[in-house]
Amino acid sequence: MDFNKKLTNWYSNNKRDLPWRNTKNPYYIWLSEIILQQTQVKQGLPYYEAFVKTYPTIFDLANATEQEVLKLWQGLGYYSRARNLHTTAKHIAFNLDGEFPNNYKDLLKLKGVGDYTASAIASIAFNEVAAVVDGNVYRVLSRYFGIDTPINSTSGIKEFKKLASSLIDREQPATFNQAIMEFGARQCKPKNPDCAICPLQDGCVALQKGLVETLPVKLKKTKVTNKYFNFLVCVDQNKNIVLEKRTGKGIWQNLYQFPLVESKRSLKTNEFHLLNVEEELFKGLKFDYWLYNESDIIHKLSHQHLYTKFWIVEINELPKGSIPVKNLDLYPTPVLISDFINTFNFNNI
DNA sequence: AATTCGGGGAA
DNA sequence: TTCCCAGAATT
Repeated sequence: MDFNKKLTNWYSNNKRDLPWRNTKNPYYIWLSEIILQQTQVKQGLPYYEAFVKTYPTIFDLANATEQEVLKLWQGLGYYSRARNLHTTAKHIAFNLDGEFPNNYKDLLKLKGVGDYTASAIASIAFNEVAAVVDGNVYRVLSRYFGIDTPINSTSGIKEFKKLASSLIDREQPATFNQAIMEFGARQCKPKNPDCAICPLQDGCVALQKGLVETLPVKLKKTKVTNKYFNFLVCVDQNKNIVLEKRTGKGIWQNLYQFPLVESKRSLKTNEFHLLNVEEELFKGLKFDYWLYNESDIIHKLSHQHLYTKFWIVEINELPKGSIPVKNLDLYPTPVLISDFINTFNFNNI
């Protein structure tokens, strides 16, 4: 039995029953693929269910506001995916008359859709022979064929795409693509794969040469920078609170947070004045403040470690941009902020 | 070609 | 801890 036959046979016996596998609707396929970018099935599944329920058609998604879409996306991370999702939904609904692009070339033009996602939608929804190369495919192919070209190098990306394209079953591209990804996720796992029960052990170069643990090869890791965040939780006696929208570049674009002042180091309880907010933000208004957490709350992102303090500022007259505390749940916020909101007892104010 | 986008799962 | 996840866009 050859590679394809063993792979698809394994798939038919081991595939998970996932909701996006029970449809050919390109809208649902697209939605699932965007959600699953750099995201494990277990984490993305509840979000997929919520989006399908809230936005049954692409027109429902197109007619939503970005704030609503981001709110439903809250907690999933990589928020440009949600912004691009909404942009593309509007484009398809209003410019393309709701007609979903039905081939790799046109799918690739959509915002938020790159080589992997265009291939996935084209093959799964439209049966086009387009090979997917995701993290799972890199791992399976690098091990089985014993390829040590770094998977995140330009040459590696081309080499694996070419290899996958030469292997894909031209009769069943949808099944082959999903099979090799599922195989990588469940059998040919990153750590401690059970090669003893692997149906592909016969031809696996990495297994013969003892390279299973060293493949695939990936170029270096990114450096992490530390940042020191001071959030100003400004509330008045009527339970109104100041919320601001993050604009510009960087993390959490278009999400909401409490007014933020960065410092060059972690501040102590008696160093509030170093934030220089008396004159700028509060313009001489009278206020009291206290520190919610003496030890930093450390929020870890891929490239940043955020050492965070929440300063509770009780003030009579709020600066611009205040909302009732009870309306906080209407606004999309980073996990760092939503965790605070869910923990802090505003009744103490 | 390298960096920048989150957050959580799994060992 | 560390690595990884059904990657894409930007620099």
